[in-house]
Amino acid sequence: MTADVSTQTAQKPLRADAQRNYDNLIEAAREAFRERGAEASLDDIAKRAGVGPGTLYRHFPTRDALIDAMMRDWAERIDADSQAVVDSGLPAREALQIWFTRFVDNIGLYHGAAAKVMSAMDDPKSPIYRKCQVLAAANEKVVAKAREDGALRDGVDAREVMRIVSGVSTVIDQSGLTPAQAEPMLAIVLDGILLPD
Amino acid sequence: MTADVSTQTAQKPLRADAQRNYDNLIEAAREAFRERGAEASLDDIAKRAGVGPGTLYRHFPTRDALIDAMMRDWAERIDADSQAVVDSGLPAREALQIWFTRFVDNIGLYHGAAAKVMSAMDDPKSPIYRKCQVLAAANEKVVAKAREDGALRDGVDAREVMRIVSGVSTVIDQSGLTPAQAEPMLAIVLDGILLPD
DNA sequence: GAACTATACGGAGATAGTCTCCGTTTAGCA
DNA sequence: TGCTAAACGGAGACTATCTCCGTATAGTTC
Repeated sequence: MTADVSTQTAQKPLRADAQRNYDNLIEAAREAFRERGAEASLDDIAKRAGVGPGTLYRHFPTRDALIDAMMRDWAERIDADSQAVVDSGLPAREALQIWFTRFVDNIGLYHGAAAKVMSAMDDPKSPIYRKCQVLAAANEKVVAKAREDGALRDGVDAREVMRIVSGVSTVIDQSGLTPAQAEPMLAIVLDGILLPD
Repeated sequence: MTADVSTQTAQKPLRADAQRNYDNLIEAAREAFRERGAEASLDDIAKRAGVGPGTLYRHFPTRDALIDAMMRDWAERIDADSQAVVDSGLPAREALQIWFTRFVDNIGLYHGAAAKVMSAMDDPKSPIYRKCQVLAAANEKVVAKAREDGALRDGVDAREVMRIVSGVSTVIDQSGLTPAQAEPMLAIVLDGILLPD
């Protein structure tokens, strides 16, 4: 009766052992990435999951494919967060402020993820590209709302807003700062896109 | 009579062959990083320079040490650029705009450098840390000038400005955009730190 | 210009990570 | 119980990092 969210999505169903290994691999990857960052050894992840490297590479041909799978629920959370903000009816500044903060929090969940997301942003070949599109759509939604409210400066483009907030996320991630320390930078972005007064 | 800028700085002088190899290594590194980005193989750089890997590692114990040496003139250029902007007597917005653009250009000279600079920013152990301090000082100078001109919003901190512009640089570098494409993001930063009107 | 020595060289090889190939195992089915 | 498509796993090829130490030589001294 409980929904098995962490399970591989639809497609042709996997054999029971394959599904088990798939799930174990993702779990092991979560651990490894949390401990060691995005450069964690893939063979080591296989070992943690109790499978051979061959099995890992069959399921996930590249590091990015694994990261992509690991972030399956991530995209859903992003989407939910953006919707919540839009539905909140808060004034533009507060709404955007919350959205940006959530953006940085979410993207900072996995060390090194911010950089991955950024390079995937303009690269349709990357497995993470889809996730970026979800992120872009969510961001677009929130920005559009602010625009409807007449709160945005002329010429502010949602795509650029997304880029710069990703940049802030990367700074946080790479300099080893806490997500809370993004606040002053996000304040600059807010002032930069909102109309004065 | 010509100043040998590219030569190792003072310290105990190197033996002639050592100095030659040192210079060749840096030149080879420039080429390799330009072609292959910051992940270029170090052994390959040694090969290009016509020396063994041992020689490379004796001169530059880590990848960062090599990058640091490669960027020797970089810090000087940064400093010169900031001084030129301060001396130009341009209004704050134009001055900052030029400075930010130069910042992104300079930091984008070597693929992958933006990320390196960012992780070194808060890490005194990194060889690149000093360069970051030069960069920070240069930035501080330009921002301080704008503040004297009464052009800045309250609470704008030079350190945060530097961080966010580094973030923009990283976006450009990692997404494979051209430095010119930083302009919309820099516009946001400008509006975010300057007083309205 | 020969001899000496501190300085520097270079490359073989230890270590470690990525990724593949293919012989072996097993889940699911009849 | 037997069959077969699906999946496993680990040996090993490949590549990159980094070290160790026997060899070579720049610079000096007489």
